[in-house]
Amino acid sequence: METNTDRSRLARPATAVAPTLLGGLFSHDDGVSRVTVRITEVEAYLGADDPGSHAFRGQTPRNSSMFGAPGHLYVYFTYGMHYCANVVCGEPGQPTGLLLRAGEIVEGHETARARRKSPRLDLDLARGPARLAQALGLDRTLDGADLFAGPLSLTLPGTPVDQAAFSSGPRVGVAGAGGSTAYPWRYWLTDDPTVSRYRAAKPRAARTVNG
DNA sequence: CAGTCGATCTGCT
DNA sequence: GCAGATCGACTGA
Repeated sequence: METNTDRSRLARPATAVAPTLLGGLFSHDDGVSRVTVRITEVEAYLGADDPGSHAFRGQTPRNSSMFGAPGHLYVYFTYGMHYCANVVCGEPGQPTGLLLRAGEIVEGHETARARRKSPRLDLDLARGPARLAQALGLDRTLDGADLFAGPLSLTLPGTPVDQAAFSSGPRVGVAGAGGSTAYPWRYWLTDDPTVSRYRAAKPRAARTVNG
């Protein structure tokens, strides 16, 4: 008997789960205060066939939670200073998940503002995957944490958003083939102001080494 | 507003 | 060594 239907809904490839996550609520209670976002933008990553996925080249200590049971969090550290969080999907062993790219803060504005450096607008508090993770206070200590117990909680909408209410397109910041239109695996609530601005993945400019 | 660049962890070559 | 699922500060119009 499945006592948690939301968890079982996640036991599918991330591309199938993505639209059902939009409009859902994700909370982190650190023991002092709770911050909740309404999810407005996600990005799907699949395993073996997805060159844009961290799991494409197999399991490593960093990405191992992606290979675990659905309904858990995968948090990674990147670019030397940012955390990003994924909802692990698929059956155990299938490294598929959804990167939380943007959301609207609906609870804990003051805590979220305090965690973020200098947000000019509340709309920017969780606009972008690293911003969202920072506003929610997510870091590697929460990697692998259950989304349906403990400090985290995930609530999917009772009925998924209407098909006319969301859009999909190429992923952001994924270089090479993984970012092409062959993988239109970014999903967002159409016209939502908290959705992150699209920026095409661009190879970093070659830096002059010695002037 | 568009372009550029630093921060400095992680995994693969 | 190097590039990366990024952000924010800074530059020059």
